[in-house]
Amino acid sequence: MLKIYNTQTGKKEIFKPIVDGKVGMYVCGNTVYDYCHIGHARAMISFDIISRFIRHLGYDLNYIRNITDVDDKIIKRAEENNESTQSLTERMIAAQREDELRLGNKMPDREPKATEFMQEIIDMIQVLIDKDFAYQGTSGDVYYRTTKFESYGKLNNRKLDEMLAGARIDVEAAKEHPADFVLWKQTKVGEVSWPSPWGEGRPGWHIECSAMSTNCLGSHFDIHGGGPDLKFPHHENEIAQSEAATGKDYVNYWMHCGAVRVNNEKMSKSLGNFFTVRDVLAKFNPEVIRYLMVSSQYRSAIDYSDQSLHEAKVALERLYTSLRDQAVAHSYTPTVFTERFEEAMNDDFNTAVAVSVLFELVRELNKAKTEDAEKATLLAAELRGLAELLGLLYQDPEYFMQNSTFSEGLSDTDIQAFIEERAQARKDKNFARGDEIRDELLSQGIELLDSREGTTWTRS
RNA sequence: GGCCGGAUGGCAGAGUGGUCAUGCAGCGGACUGCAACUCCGUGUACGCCGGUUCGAUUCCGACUCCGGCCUCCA
Repeated sequence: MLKIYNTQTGKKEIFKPIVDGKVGMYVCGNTVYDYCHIGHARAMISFDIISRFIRHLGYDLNYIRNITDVDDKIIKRAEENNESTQSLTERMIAAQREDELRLGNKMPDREPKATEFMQEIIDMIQVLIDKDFAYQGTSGDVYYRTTKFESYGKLNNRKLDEMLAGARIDVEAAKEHPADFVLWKQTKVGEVSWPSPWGEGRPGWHIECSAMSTNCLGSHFDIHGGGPDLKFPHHENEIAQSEAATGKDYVNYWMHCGAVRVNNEKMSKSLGNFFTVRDVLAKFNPEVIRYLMVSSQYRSAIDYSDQSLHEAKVALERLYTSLRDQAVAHSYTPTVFTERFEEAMNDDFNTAVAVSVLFELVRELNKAKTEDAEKATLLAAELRGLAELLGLLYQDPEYFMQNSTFSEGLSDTDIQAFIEERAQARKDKNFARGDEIRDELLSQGIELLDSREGTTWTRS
């Protein structure tokens, strides 16, 4: 029985889809004006794993993740780069896709773009105006009338009048209430724009998600997810827009992943303390990043550092070591390991516990290697099967061990030459030379492992 | 100021009202030309103060500290 922590209620709740056997999930994707950073990776990987497990439970899942391809930051960046907004967003979408595939994600079923839903966005704004939930201000911009939506603030447990105390909300003369937010924005000459009943302009940030989610999944759907910083105001505003427009409940389960931190501070674009996925992939095998994400529960904050990446690499090597030169059965009967793995995942996708089950399975597998070869092949198959639900252990073990990190220096051929020279030396009982080669390679980050079958190596 | 999280062994990170997380590191042993891998064994861990209880790291309350959101941000 799957339990999901619902941000709105602050509790783990038993998951019950609206329609038996079917699940609709909408996740807020990225604004494509720059390369993905590790925080984006965390969100993308978290919901990828969530989607895998929901499917594993037998649900027919429809996983939608939008792309925000019209926005102030995009316009600004395109100007700086002296390129069109379309050229910028196309490049970034391609880059994001490339990063994500390297990280081992499966793509969502559909990735709607804001620019492809302009009519739906305009229609929804019109409905809000017709229902008196929106108005055109003196500036010409169209605003949402937050005071009209009685439960405004319910996702974040906030009240409109209390929010004013913060006084960080921008007070604009054109708005009736400081918390009112833009639905349709007038554009300046030369900026990308679309015609609308309120003049040439572009949509505000929040409305696109309301329009796309209700069009792709219906006005009421099961799961809506996103990063921790979207809880407010983005998701709060989505609720206000969608429920006012459709008159129905919007989402049953709100899910938010935890932040990625650097030096105990949130990694974010605005703080400028972010690392792009590409930066990290230049140094570490992509699965190392994935392991780092999976080794904590998706809601907890995780600390990003070279040390945490290195620890992830070492842990992953233990898993891969057990699969090295290990035959894998074509099929297997699930054991207690599968049972415990599923139990952990059913408990709000507790990947940290799920991973610990993998390690316990590996210990059993390592023992079976010398005691019961057939059992070992079955356990290896089970290990691969369970790891796949997390998107792990999909690489060839030998390849992973040799490429868990990337660095310049010795090539594979160089290393092979040293290994052959050492094999000859050892054959000649010249252990001194053999050890010399071992030490030399080690100083260059290459660790040798001897076994009856021969010598293998790992980058450390 | 408001709202929401968190504080676990040397580090990372789960979890539980009364036996075990897990990974790394450490220590002892087996294996090994050496080493590594692997296996076996091993650790007076649960921020502070009260309360409930036969018993609390786990439940309740106060406190301290840390983080997130309240402005664009996954």
